[in-house]
Amino acid sequence: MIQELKRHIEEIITLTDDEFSSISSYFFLQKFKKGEFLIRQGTNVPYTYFVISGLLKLISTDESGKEHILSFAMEDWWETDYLAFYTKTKAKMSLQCLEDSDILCISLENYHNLCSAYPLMEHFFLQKATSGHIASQQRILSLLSSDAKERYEGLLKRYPSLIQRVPKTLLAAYLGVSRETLSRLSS
Amino acid sequence: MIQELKRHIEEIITLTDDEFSSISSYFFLQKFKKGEFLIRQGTNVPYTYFVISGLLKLISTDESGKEHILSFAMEDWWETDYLAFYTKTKAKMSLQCLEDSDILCISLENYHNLCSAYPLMEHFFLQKATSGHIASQQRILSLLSSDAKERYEGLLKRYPSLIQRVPKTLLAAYLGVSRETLSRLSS
DNA sequence: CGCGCGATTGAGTAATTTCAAATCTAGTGG
DNA sequence: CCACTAGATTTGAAATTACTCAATCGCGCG
Repeated sequence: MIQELKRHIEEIITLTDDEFSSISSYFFLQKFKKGEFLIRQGTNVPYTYFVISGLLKLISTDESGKEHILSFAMEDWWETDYLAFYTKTKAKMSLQCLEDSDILCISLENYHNLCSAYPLMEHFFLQKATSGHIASQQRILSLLSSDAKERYEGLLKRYPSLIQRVPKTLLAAYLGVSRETLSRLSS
Repeated sequence: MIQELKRHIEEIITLTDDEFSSISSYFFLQKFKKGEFLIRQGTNVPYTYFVISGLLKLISTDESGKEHILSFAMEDWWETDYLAFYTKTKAKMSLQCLEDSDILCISLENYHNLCSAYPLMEHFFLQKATSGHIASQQRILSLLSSDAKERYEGLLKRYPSLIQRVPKTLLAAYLGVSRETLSRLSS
């Protein structure tokens, strides 16, 4: 199980078995059932999560009760409400399981300690943060420049498995259109 | 001039004068006039830029010739087409001066060397990448959940100086609405 | 004064939303 | 095997919103 993390980290840096076994001790494993919340809007965010298996959605619910999806976190994704996590403030987002999921959790203290103890891990997280930033920028660009149909096609191209795994209502909430509009744009 | 960089870095980490003077040698200063391009869509992106003074826009021009603004880079901002920069591919965006600007430039090689030589700088860049990622996520959320008026008010609140410095046409291109719509929503 | 740029306004058109109803599908229990 | 139900998807129609295109306005500067 924890080997998923090793494989993931070693896509970027190389570690000895001893190093990895020490690194893995900064995390703990937790299993969540479909529908369970890892983070609830308005509460503290003690952990950053790494998805070993399963699927999560990071959402924000607005005043009118409408749910907006910031991201789908699939296998090998890191996710949390980063702002709340790093600043120890209350979550502005919720993180919820769309499938039964195996999740590794790391606290902010352990994250800092891990980075201090293993500069390579700091390097690893820098790469992750950078690629996350790039991905977000691409998403902003697609929201600014593409219509819903193009965004939908782009999403299916990037994550073809998603359409099997989540209802279209959620894809609509990710794309920023109503589910009715999404339904109509196949034509 | 270079002292702006020192002040900026020392908001996050502390450096001796010797360290900083060595670090600063990884950068070089360049002055750009209003209207000049630091990056042109379709070309290589040899540098990441740090804005000492002035104002830049990071834009993507679509097939129909419409310009979308990914960000305004003001004093103390790091900006480049990160994807093209890190992967040594051709820029999908342009970076252009909206005012005469003083800019520090660092190449990818120097960036890597700097991080290797000074782990503290890697830590610094991790913080920057993280906060950039958080900011992008906030922007995505506002595109998904707020209408143009709310986004406009939010932008003015976060960057009150912008309205003095750039024409509203550009604010519209940042918010993702036509300039006519932006003009009408004061009512 | 008149030019040029940016901002505003008007009118018609296109796209999206909302609300409601109908349809479809997978899973359950009889 | 079939009927039933809950959730998901689709469709319809009216209302809203934003867009485009064109014309006008306002202002600073030569």
